[in-house]
Amino acid sequence: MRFSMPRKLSPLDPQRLDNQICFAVYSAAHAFNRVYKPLLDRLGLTYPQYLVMLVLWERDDVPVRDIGERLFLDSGTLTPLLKRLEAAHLVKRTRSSEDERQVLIALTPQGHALKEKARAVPQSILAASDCSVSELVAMKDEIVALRDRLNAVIGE
Amino acid sequence: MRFSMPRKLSPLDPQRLDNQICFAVYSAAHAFNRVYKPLLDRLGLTYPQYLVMLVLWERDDVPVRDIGERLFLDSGTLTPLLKRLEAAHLVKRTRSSEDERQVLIALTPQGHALKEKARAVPQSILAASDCSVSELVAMKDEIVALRDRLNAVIGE
DNA sequence: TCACATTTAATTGTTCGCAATTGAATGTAC
DNA sequence: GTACATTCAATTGCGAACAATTAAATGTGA
Repeated sequence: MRFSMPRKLSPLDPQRLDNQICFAVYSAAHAFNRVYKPLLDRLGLTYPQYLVMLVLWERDDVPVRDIGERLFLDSGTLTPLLKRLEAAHLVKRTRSSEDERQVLIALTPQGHALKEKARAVPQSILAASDCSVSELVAMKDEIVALRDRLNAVIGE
Repeated sequence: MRFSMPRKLSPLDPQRLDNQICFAVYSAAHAFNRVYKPLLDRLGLTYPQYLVMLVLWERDDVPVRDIGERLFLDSGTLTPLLKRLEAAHLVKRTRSSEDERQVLIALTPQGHALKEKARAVPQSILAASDCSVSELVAMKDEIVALRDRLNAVIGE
């Protein structure tokens, strides 16, 4: 009987941290968050709040549910976050008259105005990425495709 | 004087949510987390706890600081997490006798044993990714390179 | 109409993640 | 060898993230 190699030493060990794409994604997400932090501090936003604002700058007066579907977040996350945005006078929460179950989220004038102040953010991120736009777009598309395959599995 | 196109309609608008690689990474990280959840529930671990166990399965009896450097996490995150792993009898926390500032984290026999039970996890993730190993490795390397460039900017 | 299911947000409780601070141990300069 | 700075983990406080539950509004079927 032969001894097997200790798996720990194999560079291809699927249990090694550095071989896991999930950790690459996880740690990259945190790295992005740290780069965004000082930029968003000036706007008075956290990163998840910035994502909500991006959604609303495209179209506002939408129910909480629409924002959640766009960002893959549920009401347990969004309700308190939106209340903080309301406290910051960036959005207004109004219960829909047509369907009293829905709460519609609309931008305030300050909320709209913040879009202009936020325009410099994406280019700062691009600079920090130290990478061509075409490379970033290609990576983004690959990551989105992977995300969508993962989400498809969850729905089973 | 001409009117400019409303930026909102441009598919290349850098302020559009779907054009941002950071959101791709952010949402992919959450998708991974949701795929991992049922697998790790059986092991009694959360995803960040699983990452700590991966580090310790490679080498244990290491200070908290080493785990933090490996995972890009600080003591504010790790201290309570490690206390929960200790409460689950997976690790033991001991203050170093050579340097009383350090707390060394060692696996218990149950902590070591869990590695075998966790061996099926990476292949389940691979299956959910619905992607060839070589493609995943290529993506992982790109994402790690991006993460490291972002982290380099933070240190400035 | 009336029972029942579905939809929608809000709520509660647990766990991350990080900034900022604290306190103890260690290292360094003079 | 005594000030001073540095290192390390722990702590506090706040904002996500999500599971599970609740409550109200709406939809559906008999």
